Amino acid sequence: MAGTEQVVYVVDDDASARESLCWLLDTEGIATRAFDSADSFLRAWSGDWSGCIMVDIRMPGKSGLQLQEELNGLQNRMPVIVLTGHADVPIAIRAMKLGALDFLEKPYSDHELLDSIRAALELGLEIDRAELEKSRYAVALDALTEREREVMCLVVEGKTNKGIAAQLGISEKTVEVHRSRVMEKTAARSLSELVRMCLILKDQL
Amino acid sequence: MAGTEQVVYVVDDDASARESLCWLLDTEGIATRAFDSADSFLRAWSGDWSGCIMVDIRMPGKSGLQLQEELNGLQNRMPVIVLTGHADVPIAIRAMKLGALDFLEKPYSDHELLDSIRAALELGLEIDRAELEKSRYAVALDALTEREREVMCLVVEGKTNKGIAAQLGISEKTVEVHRSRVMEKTAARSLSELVRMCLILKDQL
DNA sequence: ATTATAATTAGGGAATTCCCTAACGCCCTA
DNA sequence: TAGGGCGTTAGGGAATTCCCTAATTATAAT
Repeated sequence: MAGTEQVVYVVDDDASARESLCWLLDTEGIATRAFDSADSFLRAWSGDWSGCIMVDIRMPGKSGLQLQEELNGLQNRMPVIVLTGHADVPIAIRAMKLGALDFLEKPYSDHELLDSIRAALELGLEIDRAELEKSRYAVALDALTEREREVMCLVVEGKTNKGIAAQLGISEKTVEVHRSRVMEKTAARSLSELVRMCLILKDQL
Repeated sequence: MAGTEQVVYVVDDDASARESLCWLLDTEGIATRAFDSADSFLRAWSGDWSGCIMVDIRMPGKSGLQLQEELNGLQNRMPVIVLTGHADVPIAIRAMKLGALDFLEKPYSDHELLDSIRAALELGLEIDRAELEKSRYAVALDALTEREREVMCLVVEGKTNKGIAAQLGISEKTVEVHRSRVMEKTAARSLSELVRMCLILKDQL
């Protein structure tokens, strides 16, 4: 996860391609980890990895595109760069529509490869930062009881304590208690911070 | 802008291709407007158009990719679908990186074309909705004086009136006045709505 | 059965916000 | 020179929020 070292994950069935790529990245001081198939990568894959993924399209077993599809279903956050020797337009388009950050045809120059990887790692950092913030908030929200969450939502919608009490059929005093618990548990130091928190997590609330 | 009818803008130098495409869309009840070059489209282009853009890559004068680049610089909000007869992978990748929603090679089936266009129009609607909201907020914020905007930002940061007064070196009463003017001018019915407004516009504040 | 957690209500007081009216000085424009 | 918009300050009162303590009930866990 964020804070962990970034790694370039290389998925390619061609050993020489893997090795030359890893060697290039090593000399640039970039950590690498290589896999000879989509499945071996998926078995090792963990949601808290940080970095980017370089994947070849043509591989025995699962193709690079299939790997992309599976990763998309796994909430993978690492940018994917697709590498290929023989590509046609439909495959390239599919790879891009599956969210590939870049698509490089062999032979590619070290320069464009490194440019692409650096961009991917930088993007990965940003994603990690956003994800870290999100998970912090999610943990905080997880500690809330149902009632507290309910009250929080109404507070964030701009309702007043009195209004919330009326809507929930409970006393205003009770609302006050829940509200203060919400602020305490979420560590939000102001209402605006709470609103921000809820907006960021609104899709998974 | 939003509320206006959606139109599919067809940019292609080939008259027969334009006509067949427009005819197909007409029979589907989709409004079209055709241009024979990127330049003629750009001259007519207006920021408040709604719909999507179908653009051929190979054209005399500006290419489809150049058109995409210019549109990106113009804050174009309409999704772009690229059509082409003879594409190679690098061009396809460039088009996708320039933000094309889809990339279709001729000959394409009416079915995939219509699917793509319907997706583009739907996406366009969502973008329009978001843009409408944004512009409403922007207008409201534009009506604020400097001081009011200043106070608003501090309010949104969660500062209390007393804190704001201290920070700005003015009286708490004055802060109250600015604050209420902010709520009045922005038509925000609650603090949380104001926070939401500022978050949506934070990049252009 | 005892403990723990959650939800509820209550009282009181300090701090804050909200809304009203009222006023003064400044700058710019008609 | 007479407005009009802007920033400023002020007083007062109602409403609200915030923070403290305290107690009751229900449900779940040990």
